[in-house]
Amino acid sequence: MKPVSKDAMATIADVARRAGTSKATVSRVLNRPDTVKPELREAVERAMRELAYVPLGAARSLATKRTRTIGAIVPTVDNAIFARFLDALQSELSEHGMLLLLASSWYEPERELAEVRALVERGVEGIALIGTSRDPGMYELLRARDLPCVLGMVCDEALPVNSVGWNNRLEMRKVANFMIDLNHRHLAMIAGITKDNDRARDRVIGAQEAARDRGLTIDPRDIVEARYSIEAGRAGMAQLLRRRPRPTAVMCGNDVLAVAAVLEALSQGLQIPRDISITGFDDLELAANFFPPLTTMHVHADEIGRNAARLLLTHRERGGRPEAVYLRPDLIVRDTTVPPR
Amino acid sequence: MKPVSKDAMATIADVARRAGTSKATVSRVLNRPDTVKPELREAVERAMRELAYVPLGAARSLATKRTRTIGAIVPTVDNAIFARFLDALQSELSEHGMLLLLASSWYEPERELAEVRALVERGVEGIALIGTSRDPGMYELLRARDLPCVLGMVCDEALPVNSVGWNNRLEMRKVANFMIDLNHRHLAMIAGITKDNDRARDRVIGAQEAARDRGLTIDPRDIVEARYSIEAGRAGMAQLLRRRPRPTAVMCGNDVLAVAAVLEALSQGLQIPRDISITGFDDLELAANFFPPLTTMHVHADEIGRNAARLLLTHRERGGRPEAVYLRPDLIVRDTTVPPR
DNA sequence: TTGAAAGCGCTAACAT
DNA sequence: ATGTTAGCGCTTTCAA
Repeated sequence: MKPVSKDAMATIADVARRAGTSKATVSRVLNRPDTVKPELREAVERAMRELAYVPLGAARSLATKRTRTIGAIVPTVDNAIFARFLDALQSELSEHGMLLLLASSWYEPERELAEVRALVERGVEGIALIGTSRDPGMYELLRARDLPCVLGMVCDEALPVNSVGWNNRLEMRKVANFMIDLNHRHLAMIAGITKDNDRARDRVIGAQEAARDRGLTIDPRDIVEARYSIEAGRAGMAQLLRRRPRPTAVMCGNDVLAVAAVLEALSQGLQIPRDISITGFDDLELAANFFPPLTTMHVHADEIGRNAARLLLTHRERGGRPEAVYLRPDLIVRDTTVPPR
Repeated sequence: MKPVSKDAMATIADVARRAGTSKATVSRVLNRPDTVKPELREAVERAMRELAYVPLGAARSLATKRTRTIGAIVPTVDNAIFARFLDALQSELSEHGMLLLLASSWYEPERELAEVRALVERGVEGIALIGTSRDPGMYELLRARDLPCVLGMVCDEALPVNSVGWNNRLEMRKVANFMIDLNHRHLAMIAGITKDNDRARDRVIGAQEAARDRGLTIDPRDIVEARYSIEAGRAGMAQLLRRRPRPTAVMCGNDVLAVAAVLEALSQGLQIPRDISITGFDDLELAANFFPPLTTMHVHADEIGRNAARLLLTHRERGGRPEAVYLRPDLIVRDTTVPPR
């Protein structure tokens, strides 16, 4: 089979001619094969094969007003939690014959908006985003186009769009309460960068609330922000370790930061959890298998991806009413948390 | 702005009417604004704004025969090295106004083929894949449609399509030679699953070749295969640690496995590198910041992503001749490798 | 610089 | 069960 010049590709008309039938019938064997008499259908299928015919998506979309495409924008693919979300989302969509158009926001709302526009122009039939940090005008834009939207990693009834995840503030309160129940009084935190990141911000607020409710306060100097990288996490931990007195418990914004905190502590000759307790968030595969295994909040990232797909695909049948699906994270207590000495 | 029923969306004709001009002119302000007299153009732009007009991608594609979309299929997004590749690929495409259609193969050639078909039907203008493990018929299929294709993480002039990466066999030889130079004689390996994975297989072969060239052999019992997960890697390491005599050097198929190997060794009370030397492959961010820091092969994953985009976008200008871009990995010697005791 | 009109390849009434 | 035909919304000659 020789390379075919783009504009010489077989069309439905070519197939029809070759099979000695009409375009309509060819279209039928493509879309509802059962409505075509077997022998004719086979003739058409043979013609398709011989011509290496592939229907043109654009023409199909134009005629049906469907693109069978969903868009997703994550802060970055290079974060295991978003990667799992995407894998699940894409798998689920694939099973429904939908394709995934992917973009990254790099934690910048303007960039996210630009990518959303690009996706809308390509006619995506739904959009998956992460969290809530964005201009609310975005929802208006999507509503104006009547586009289903789902936010992952958050859950809030008050949102004008679907959400699937949890309440970061509340879940982080649980983590902090756990530390306090363990008798820790000097709490510290390595948070993600809170600017333009609702999840990171809500986790800080949750920790502070829990502390306050128990008559404690977290010294602002005991809260450092770090990019979600091992390197930044280690630097943040190093900073906390310089504090005097030293915090006895460090709650991290996610597992990457927690792993970094442990590594930094170990490399400074400290023992974990003896010298300091550490928690993560997400429960990446590494957390369970780390040494020592990490106490962390398990979030059901793939469930979230699957639910996001489902919400997008069923949005209209559900009358366009946004749903808030709560997938309760579970605090997994492992070996990085003990009472302070 | 109230939700608009899908079929009530403004078209180019609506805009033309409202601006008191023709569809052709509206199309011009969309595509070559400079060819339209300023006042008319502004009138058109105002009309577009007032109608919240967004051009319909499908109609555009049908008329221009361009979708401005590239497809990519990776084994799984949930592997940091592919995630980085995708982030870079997508960023680069985005800068050229192209969108990324993403799918996963889950290391299954049949699944990859199915996804490629889906992508082709959507009219992608190019496809990025990982490695070479697939039915060569796939290349024929792409050639028949005259679709640019690039393979990431491999580099081979003999391939009928573009490739950007390195030669896994050769690079793994370097790793093995490094171990041998260190005086290790009892080499072992935790490889990725080699079935349907050329990179994993080539790395095993490379290690074996290097050993043979130096008068050594790697006992088959010293080569275990493991999924690219911490858990599987730890199990693989546990198995190697049961061998008597114990290997003094363990080369891992990637960093995930290497980190797992270190964790397993540590959890068994061994010291790394004193008791056993370990190498990884990829140089994930974790490798450099691990404790102890990991000796590994640094691969330029984001360079690969960017180059893949470039190769796809310039394929035709280059006359459709496949290019093999070699991005030499660098062996980064850190603290997990010392001479045997 | 602008407009009229002919497609692009497919689907979906509608008719047979 | 099959065929005819009129669009879908845009771009692109070609004329004016």
